[in-house]
Amino acid sequence: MNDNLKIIEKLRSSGLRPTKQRVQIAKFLFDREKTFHFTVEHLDQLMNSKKSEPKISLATFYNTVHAFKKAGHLKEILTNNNTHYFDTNISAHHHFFDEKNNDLIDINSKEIRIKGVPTPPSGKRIKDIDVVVNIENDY
Amino acid sequence: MNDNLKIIEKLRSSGLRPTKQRVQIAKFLFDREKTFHFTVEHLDQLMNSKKSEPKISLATFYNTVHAFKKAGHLKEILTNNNTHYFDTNISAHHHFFDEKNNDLIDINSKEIRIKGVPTPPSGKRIKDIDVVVNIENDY
DNA sequence: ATTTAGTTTAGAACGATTTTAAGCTACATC
DNA sequence: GATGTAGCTTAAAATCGTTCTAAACTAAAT
Repeated sequence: MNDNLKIIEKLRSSGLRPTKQRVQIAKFLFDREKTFHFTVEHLDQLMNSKKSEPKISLATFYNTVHAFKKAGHLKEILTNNNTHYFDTNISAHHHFFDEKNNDLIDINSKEIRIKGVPTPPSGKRIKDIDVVVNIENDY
Repeated sequence: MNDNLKIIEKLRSSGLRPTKQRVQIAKFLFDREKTFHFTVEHLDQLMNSKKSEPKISLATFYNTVHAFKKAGHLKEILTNNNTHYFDTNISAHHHFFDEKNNDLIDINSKEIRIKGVPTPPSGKRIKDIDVVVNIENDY
């Protein structure tokens, strides 16, 4: 359970009490090779389908995902449908979005360069830049 | 009422019957100098506060805004909050978004250039690209 | 004038998210 | 270890924005 210790430390160092639910969710989200795109509902279904453990309530998934986002462990992704996606890849990067299939694909940060962003209004500074490349079927 | 004729023609040529409600909404949206950023709720409040005319129902605002978007007279803007914004500026352009004040500012299309967008997955092509420059207080 | 397909409407329904309030738990303090 | 407390989790209710429903209305074709 060395893994657990790492995760507990990760949570604690971002001011989050390492509760049973948070540790479970964090392990599920962050113990993987590839980045993971998900919605809260999706996460709930995936984690609650294994009937071994007692269920985590939907409200807790909402709370936890938002807490993780606030702590910088998750990124929220903009898309032009009603769905809120989250991304375990928190490095600056962008996405292809296929609206027809609700499919998100990472674009490596280094590949895209944005030039000519005007200076923001006075008193403001740029926090970050979201780029969504909408794709459609090439018929 | 020359204005009305223009608007009626605009509607008709995009396959939309020029009903009383649509003409009123189109005049409100498109008869202005500057581009206009709004949500459906916002539009409803603005237009229904003038008590002169009989009220247009909220469902009609939803129907009409979506019909206008489909016809290419409005653009939908992505932002990282829960709100769906529409924009009367349909030319390719991007936005500053100030999350704290829910404030959107147009960025001229010509200013921003995006380089290094990878080729989309096979069978897909790029439809358009959305760029949101999130800004925050510079303290 | 008649017909019909498209539109508007109020209200109901819906789905995603948040709130509520009660019970539980991590953990600091004795 | 026992106790207190602030923070967390929970199921259920509430809320919010949006869509659906089905009945009444209207633009426009015949």
